[in-house]
Amino acid sequence: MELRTVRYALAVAETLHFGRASEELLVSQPALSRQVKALEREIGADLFDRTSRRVELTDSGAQFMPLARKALAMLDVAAEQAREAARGHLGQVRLGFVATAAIDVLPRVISLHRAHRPKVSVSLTECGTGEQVEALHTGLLDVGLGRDMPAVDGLTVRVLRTEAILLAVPATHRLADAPAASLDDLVGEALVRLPAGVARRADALLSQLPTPASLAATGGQQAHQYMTLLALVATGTGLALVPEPVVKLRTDGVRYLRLDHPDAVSALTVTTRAGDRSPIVREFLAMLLNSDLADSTTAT
Amino acid sequence: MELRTVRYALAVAETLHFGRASEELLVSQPALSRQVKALEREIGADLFDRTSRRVELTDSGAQFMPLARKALAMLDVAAEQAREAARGHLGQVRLGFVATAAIDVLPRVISLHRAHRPKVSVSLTECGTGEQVEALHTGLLDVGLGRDMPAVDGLTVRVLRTEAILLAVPATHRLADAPAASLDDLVGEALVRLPAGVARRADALLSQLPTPASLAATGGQQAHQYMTLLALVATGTGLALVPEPVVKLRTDGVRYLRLDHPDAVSALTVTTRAGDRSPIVREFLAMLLNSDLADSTTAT
DNA sequence: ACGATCAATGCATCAAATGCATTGATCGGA
DNA sequence: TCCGATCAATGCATTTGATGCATTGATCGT
Repeated sequence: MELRTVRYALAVAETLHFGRASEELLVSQPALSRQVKALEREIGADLFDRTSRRVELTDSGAQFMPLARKALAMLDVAAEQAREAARGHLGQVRLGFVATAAIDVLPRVISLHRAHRPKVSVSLTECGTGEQVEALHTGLLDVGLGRDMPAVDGLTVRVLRTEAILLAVPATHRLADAPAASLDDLVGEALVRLPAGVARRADALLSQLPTPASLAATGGQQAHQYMTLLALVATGTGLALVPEPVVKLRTDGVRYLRLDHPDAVSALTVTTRAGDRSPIVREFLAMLLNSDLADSTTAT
Repeated sequence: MELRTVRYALAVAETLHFGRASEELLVSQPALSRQVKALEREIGADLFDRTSRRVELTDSGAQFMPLARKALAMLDVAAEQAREAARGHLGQVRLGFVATAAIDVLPRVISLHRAHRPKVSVSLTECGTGEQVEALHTGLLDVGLGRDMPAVDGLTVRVLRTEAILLAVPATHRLADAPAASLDDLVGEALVRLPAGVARRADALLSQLPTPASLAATGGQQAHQYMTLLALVATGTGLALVPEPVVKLRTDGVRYLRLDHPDAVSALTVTTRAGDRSPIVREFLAMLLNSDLADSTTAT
């Protein structure tokens, strides 16, 4: 079965007149007659009851035409959606994000996106920065919103914005009312930390302490979420290094101090596959990096 | 857009390999490549992202393929339904019927039909025998179940069965307990009747009375439904001539007598368009006339 | 009975899809 | 880094099949 013949049959079904239908189709009447007959033979049922005087639909034709019309319309829709997808206006982006992005940036990203590309759906998966690497490679994710994503082969990393790393201290701590702190202030202090490798920049900062051993006493203190970490800080279990947006999570019993150190910054990174030509992803990326969420400096 | 090219694209989408897809399609690989490219150009969007090393769907392709698959499936269904309709197994019959058929025959017809051709729906319209003629001609009905349908040009009338015309009398009437009655018994009696032309055989019977004037006194007594007619009989307003199935409607206060007269019969007729080649209608008709509803004598 | 209308058919023509041979590009292995 | 293998794209000759023109055949109205 070919579309041309189906179109021919539909035209005849509408005019019930081979001559007029052939004019609309810009073919000759004999060509039309032959093609319609060929279609009927292929289907195995007559679609039209025709004398030289009148043409009408058979029961078969009455069953066939509505579905055929729908099928043609569906193909048009398919083509139209393909075009929309090519412009990045229709489809899906699978976005992985770290928990600290969920606090502040993610809701704004989603709302911006919905307004901008309502027909592109975003599937959201919380996903640590490290996990994003694999998920991007295997194709489970299209975009990773992470923190301090290192350069990885096959991936393109862009910095969306940089955020300060703050020192969270109990409200009762001697530093609680200081305007800022330095790394040296941490010596001898108990610290609560996330598992190694999750908060890379904080780990890096701590490794710059004069004596790593100064933290040994608290090596066992860990939490998996910032919520827990802050709770531990509030109870006086120790201090913690946290990225800026965490401030919005909880304040009771916790004070946040600026850290006077050039490395006390964390970059919110947007990662994609290097070879990804998907217009949807590119559009999404462009929107992100041009939004007011982004720093003015958007280098790799 | 042609179906062949769409099929080609779908095959490539499934194998993600032009070479293998071309084998499945029984065409050469260059032919396949060219047709797919032509389709992409026509749609206005690339469906595949291909290097000489790997083929994958673009966003456009991912949008296009599912719909295209559905459209093809829909055309297959359309063809299958056309075939089923051609065998009379799928579609619709529009059936008009007189009220007296609804009492007894119609429910049995419907239930027989549902068991026999579950995918053929029956649209039901109550419709006097006279009205059926026009409705059949204009194509509003396919089959008319009427009473004593006369021969009409362009219509085929078949007798489904013959039923007796009975005399309904009040239970208190002098004839109430008689085994039968004759036309002569009606002389001088009050009669209640349906509007002229509705019950043709009853009218014809009455016109055979020795003196038509003998009924003049009740000329104004009419009812539009047999239900009402029987109610009037029960109240003693008069006698009535009714076809056999009416007996099932109501018995309280009414007795039914056999009429000793050769014309005291009414034929339940099945009428169709003489030129109707619809297999659905023919199947329906065949089922009707071969069912146990039909008399053994089924002449025109 | 005749003329008009309209779908079907015969035959030559033309367009488009195909196949074969080849090129060009990418990737893996030495 | 180079070579060979793999695979899609391209050039060209060929074939398939859809088309147009002229005509026939059938039906309806006058």
